[in-house]
Amino acid sequence: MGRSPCCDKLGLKKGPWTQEEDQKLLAYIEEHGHGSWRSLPEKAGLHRCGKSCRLRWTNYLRPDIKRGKFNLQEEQTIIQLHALLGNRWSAIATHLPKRTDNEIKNYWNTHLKKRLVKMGIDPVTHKAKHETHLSSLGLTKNTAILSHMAQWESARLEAEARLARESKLLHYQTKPSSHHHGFTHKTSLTPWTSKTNQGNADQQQQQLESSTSTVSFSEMKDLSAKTEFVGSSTCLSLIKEPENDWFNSTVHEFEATEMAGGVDEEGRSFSAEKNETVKEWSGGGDCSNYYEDNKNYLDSIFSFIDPSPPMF
DNA sequence: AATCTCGTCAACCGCCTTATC
DNA sequence: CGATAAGGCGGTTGACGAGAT
Repeated sequence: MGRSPCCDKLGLKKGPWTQEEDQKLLAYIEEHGHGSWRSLPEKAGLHRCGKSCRLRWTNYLRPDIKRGKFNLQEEQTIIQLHALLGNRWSAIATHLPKRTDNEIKNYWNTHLKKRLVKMGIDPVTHKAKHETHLSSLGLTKNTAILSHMAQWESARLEAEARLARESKLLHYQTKPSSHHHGFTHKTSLTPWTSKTNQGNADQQQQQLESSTSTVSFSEMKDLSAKTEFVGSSTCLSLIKEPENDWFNSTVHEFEATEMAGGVDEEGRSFSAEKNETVKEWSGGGDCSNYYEDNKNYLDSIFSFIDPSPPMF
């Protein structure tokens, strides 16, 4: 409870990291893993708080970080995911391997948000500001459907988190040196529920990603064009996996309930709060039918928020 | 050349959740 | 079961550089 007092200690350095500090941190983690961030600085010979070390590692020094400009695909993914998830940067980051939540957040705030504003789109709601004009194009309805999708995505992420927690109970090894150089994976977990996902083994990571998070939104777009789009395609892939019994039951809960509570009168989605997500889904039975009916929607929403060149 | 303005992004802050005792 | 520690997240800040004046 309460915030960590570690940074309040006097004599701890703040501000930009020097090369020497980076080297110390890297060397220590490569040899020992990070283990407890709290005790790491002292062991590594750094006059920093553990929090600062963790941040430096996760946002900068981690070996799997891709730096530099975001490509168009990444930009689109961010915009689309933001429309679905809002400012859940860590959740968005799980869909962009090698990008950190901090980097995505910065990029959103400095680039993408401004673009949307220029396009006349509210970057918070992803609604066009001139609703009357857009309603004639059917986009108000689309916004409502988008909200439903947001619920699906939130529910899916929640489910992933639960899967991770269960997996962790079975497989988690606390010994940091058992990981690859103490490397901390950011898994494809929802951030607001599973905040301690460190130490997942690579295999587990692959299982998670392969079963739940591998379908990109561009792929979803393709799916919507070519086949019946069935909500979160990743949710369906999980249904087919017999080992995910708990998830099957979760999905069946979805399917057994009604879709009444998805979107409020203004087209906003209800929040998918932790542990309430599934219960809040009380709407329209089979999600596949729902999305099948609206399979053209994705095309419109993707083209709606596509950063097409002339707009910039 | 000096100053100002603006954009970028690394890092910090404060709050929340989870784990542990 | 409550208190505390630790980790994680999102919001915000501020240093820095580039371009404009």
